Amino acid sequence: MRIGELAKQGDCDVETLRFYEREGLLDAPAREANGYRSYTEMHLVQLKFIRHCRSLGMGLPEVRSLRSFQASPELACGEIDQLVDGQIARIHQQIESLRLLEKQLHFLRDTCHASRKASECGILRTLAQAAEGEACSCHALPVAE
Amino acid sequence: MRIGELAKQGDCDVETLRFYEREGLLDAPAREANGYRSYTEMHLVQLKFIRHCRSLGMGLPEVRSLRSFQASPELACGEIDQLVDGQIARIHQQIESLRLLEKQLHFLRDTCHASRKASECGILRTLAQAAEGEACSCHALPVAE
DNA sequence: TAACGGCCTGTAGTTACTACAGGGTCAAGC
DNA sequence: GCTTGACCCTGTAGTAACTACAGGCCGTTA
Repeated sequence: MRIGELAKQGDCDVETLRFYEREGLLDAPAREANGYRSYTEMHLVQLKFIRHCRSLGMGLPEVRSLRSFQASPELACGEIDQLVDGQIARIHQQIESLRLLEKQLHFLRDTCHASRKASECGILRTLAQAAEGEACSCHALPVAE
Repeated sequence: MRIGELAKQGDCDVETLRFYEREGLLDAPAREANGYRSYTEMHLVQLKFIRHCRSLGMGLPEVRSLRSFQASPELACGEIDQLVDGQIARIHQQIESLRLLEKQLHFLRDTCHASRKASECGILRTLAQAAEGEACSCHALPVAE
């Protein structure tokens, strides 16, 4: 099958496929006489594997690792475990800092309404005060739930 | 003060300051006779404002907006409100998808231990099965809490 | 005079793609 | 025979927000 067909079946962009090939994630396919790439079912399986890993938030280096582990699965189980654990830890960390961020923004947002009567936006004032060196109230929020 | 001093007081990198200047976030300072940048206290306040906004997860375009709103605060309150609301919505969305991701990865991780006796890593097998076209169990998780 | 730290400009690298520019290939329609 | 259109090719530049040089100037100290 040609690249357009693989892109359709793998639900991704043609340019992305060429990118994966350049990055060594997708095996380089045979070429037709005219130079067009000629893919097999194996490439579709590879592609789906890559896209599935990506949809789980793994980066390309992680996907590369997993693909190389596939060559010798019985050896790699510990490393695979570790890789997934690392992902989980990273994402958990991201969630925590985003939750804090959300709380800080809510606080900032509330300062607007709190000082509306002053006909001056409390958000800007809070941000500007922080810049002036005063302790900002949004970042002084307790981290714990 | 020179760029190194501003960087120290603003707790960021010298290169970042030059970058902010290029991007029009930080006003271009006067120059000494030898071409060195010469900053004032105003620049430090500007920089702290920028860094504070950045630490709240705002992008440079948002910071640019806020800085321009500072020129006419009484006019801009509604827009500032909207900007912060947009940030909150975006971050909330991010948190939700990361929480789902975390759950999927936990599930994947558990498949490893579930099939350890088979001396074949369940993670790899689950990922590979998904690539083969089988319904993957990790993505079939219920989205709701 | 040489070494050192700081400063300058300008460019390239990071992630995972995306979006062209400029050109070749092939089948269908006039 | 010619054109149109969809598809393919390579190679390069863009995205966000910096970071990291290369190559060179300025000013002080040993």
